[in-house]
Amino acid sequence: MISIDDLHRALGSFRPVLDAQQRSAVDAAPTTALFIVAGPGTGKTASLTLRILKLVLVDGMAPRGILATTFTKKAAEELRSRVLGWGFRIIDALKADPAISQSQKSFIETIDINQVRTGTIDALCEQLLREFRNPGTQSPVLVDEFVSKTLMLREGLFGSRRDQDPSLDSFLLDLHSESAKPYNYHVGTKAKLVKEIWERRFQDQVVWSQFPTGSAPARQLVSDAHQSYETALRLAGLVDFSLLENEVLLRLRAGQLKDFTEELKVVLVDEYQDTNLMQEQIYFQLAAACSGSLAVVGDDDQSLYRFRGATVDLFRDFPLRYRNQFGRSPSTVFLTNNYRSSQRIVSFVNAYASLDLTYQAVRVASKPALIHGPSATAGLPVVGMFRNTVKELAEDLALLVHAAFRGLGYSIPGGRIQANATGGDVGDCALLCSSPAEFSASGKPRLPLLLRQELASLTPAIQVFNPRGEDTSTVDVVERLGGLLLECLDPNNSLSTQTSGVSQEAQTVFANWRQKAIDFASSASAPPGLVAYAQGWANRDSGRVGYEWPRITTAIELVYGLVHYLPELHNDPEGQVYLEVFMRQLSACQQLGKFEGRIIADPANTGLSEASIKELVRDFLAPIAEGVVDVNEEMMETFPRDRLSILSIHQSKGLEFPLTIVDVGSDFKDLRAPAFKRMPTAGSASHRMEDLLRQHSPLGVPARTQTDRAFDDLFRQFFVAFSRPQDVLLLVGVTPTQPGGRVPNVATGWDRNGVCRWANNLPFVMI
DNA sequence: GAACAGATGGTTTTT
DNA sequence: CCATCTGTTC
Repeated sequence: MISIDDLHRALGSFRPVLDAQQRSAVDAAPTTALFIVAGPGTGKTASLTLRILKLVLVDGMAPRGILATTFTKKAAEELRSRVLGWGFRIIDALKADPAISQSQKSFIETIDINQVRTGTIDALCEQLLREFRNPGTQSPVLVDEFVSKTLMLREGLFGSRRDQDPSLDSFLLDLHSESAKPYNYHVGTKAKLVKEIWERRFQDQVVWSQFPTGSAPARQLVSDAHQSYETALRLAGLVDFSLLENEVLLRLRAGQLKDFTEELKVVLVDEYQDTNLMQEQIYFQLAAACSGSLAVVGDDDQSLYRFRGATVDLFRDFPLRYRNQFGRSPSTVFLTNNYRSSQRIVSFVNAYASLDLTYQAVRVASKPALIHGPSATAGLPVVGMFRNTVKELAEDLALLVHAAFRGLGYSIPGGRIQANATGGDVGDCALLCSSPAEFSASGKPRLPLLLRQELASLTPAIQVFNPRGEDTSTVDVVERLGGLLLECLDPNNSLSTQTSGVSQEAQTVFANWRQKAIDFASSASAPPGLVAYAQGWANRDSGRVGYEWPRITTAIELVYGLVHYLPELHNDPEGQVYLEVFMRQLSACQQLGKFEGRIIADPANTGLSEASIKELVRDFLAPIAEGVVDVNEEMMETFPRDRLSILSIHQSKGLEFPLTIVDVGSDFKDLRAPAFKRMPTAGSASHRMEDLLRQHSPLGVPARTQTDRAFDDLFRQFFVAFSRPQDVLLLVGVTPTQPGGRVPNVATGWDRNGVCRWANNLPFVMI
């Protein structure tokens, strides 16, 4: 083992050493419980990483006794690569350090940093059930979101035609919208709501027997729907996220994961502000196995996942809750030195956090403000760009980005926005929005689309990177592959139009796909052999005398057969992402259907043959056409350097960009714009859901009103957005929603009492 | 400037 | 379904 000073010296060999606050988190004794409240840019991951390495190198803890979890896959990857990256560099530095003795060096030689367990809590639970399963049992398969949604619809709602029950209908409608407005309320919405109640049952650890069903027929139906859904999952050997975590919690409580817990020495949890009660209980169980060695890191101001059951109170009240469980208090460490942003941005962010008086009550008690780092520059002023229409906004924004990254810079009062001469590119710029979707629900173009078009029209053109916002179904390769699949499976277009449960929207997309595929196959650049291959499939004709077309083939064979003619699907990184969309949905279809992705060609039983095709149309292709299947971001390379990234504020959590553009209101041209996104008049579905279920949970009824919680959530969202930039923060929107404008908006300085605090005291310069 | 008719736009985030 | 906006008419 080495000394703590050796460790910090080794870190100093390749990056700045940690500050005093960070060191107090890192250096604490291994069994100390820690409550680390870390504002944005304060080196949260750095401290966590070095603490892990300290436990291994200084305290001699076995790497596999260390468990570090985070909330998102992205953060988990980030933590893992940091632990490995720093670990190897520190080990190298120590080996080269003459002050380290030979016996210490041979100790270091034995360390395998790779054995530290890192990952999301769901990944950990899945791993635990697989690695430590009871002899003779199968570990359950975690279902994909689409599969669980479809099962809730089919088993939960269509089963016993619960979807048609008027009492269930009105019960769910009350949850769906504030004054029971039926807008956008259909059977899919009902399934979603019933599933949300199901998830909250576990997340909030609801005592279901206390949920009053007897006198309330609608509640009984919800309960029945859950039962049918659960049965369907169990029969197929599947679990969803809630069942998975719950199963692990039950096994921990029953002492059935001893093989794992006996090895466990310390638990570290990142993003703890997004934890729910079930997860807290898992962590407490794990910590109990290692004498309470639990360190949690988070920031109450950055809790964004209430809709997924996150309860920020668990973080805020952690010292108390830990004490009640373990009989001692954790040490609280505040990380307040921001190493990300310029001085002006840090003061803007501080001012924003304290803008609304009522918000202060939900923050961690006596939380200090952020302090800019010792080498932070004053920086450029925060900038606001507001235009009369979204179109004008997109034009001017495109010109700004173009001037900053492809021209001579863009002048603003008090400075100039100019790409960093040493390797800056458009990838240093991101547009953060509440949603990156290119079209509104009613099909109107939104800022992400208009900006993409404006940037493309400039010279040289600038591309955007918006994998979540673009419509998957209109991507060239998706159209070709989708169309070819349809033409091969159902050449006469007779089955796909008759398949029940396929929306009109999907039918339109199908027609378009087919046309694109035909055009492609008949074009001069069509790959040789494609037409013959497709016709062989269409006619179910092997093309060889004496060889019959097999009675059973699989959709996978067909997809791979076609991919051969569309090489971009496996050669090109972006193509691979779209091929994965098809493969993932095909596997969902296999889990859901009777035919499990098989294609029957039986002349004696055309009914069966047709049914096998219809299943593929409904569960494999229609969801892709409807845009229900999202691309998998894990497959994406990191943000391309030469494109402007467009992402949701949620996705931006934990990231930083030299130039950050925050869309504070490109959708809000008048008072009809949705209030829940700018100035809530009531709670939304997740707040109503909390009130419905938490009264039967150990959490109890939330202390604040639904409307207050809706405001709190919005302030947190913009707090996250405003704290992403390193050098320049640019707020954009349409004129009516600028500070003091006609459309009130918490992102432009209104507090929840309807007073715009920025109206006469603009904290940014207008351009 | 009031009164009326017709148009408009409407839940986001994800393991 | 319904609140709000826009345009027209007096």
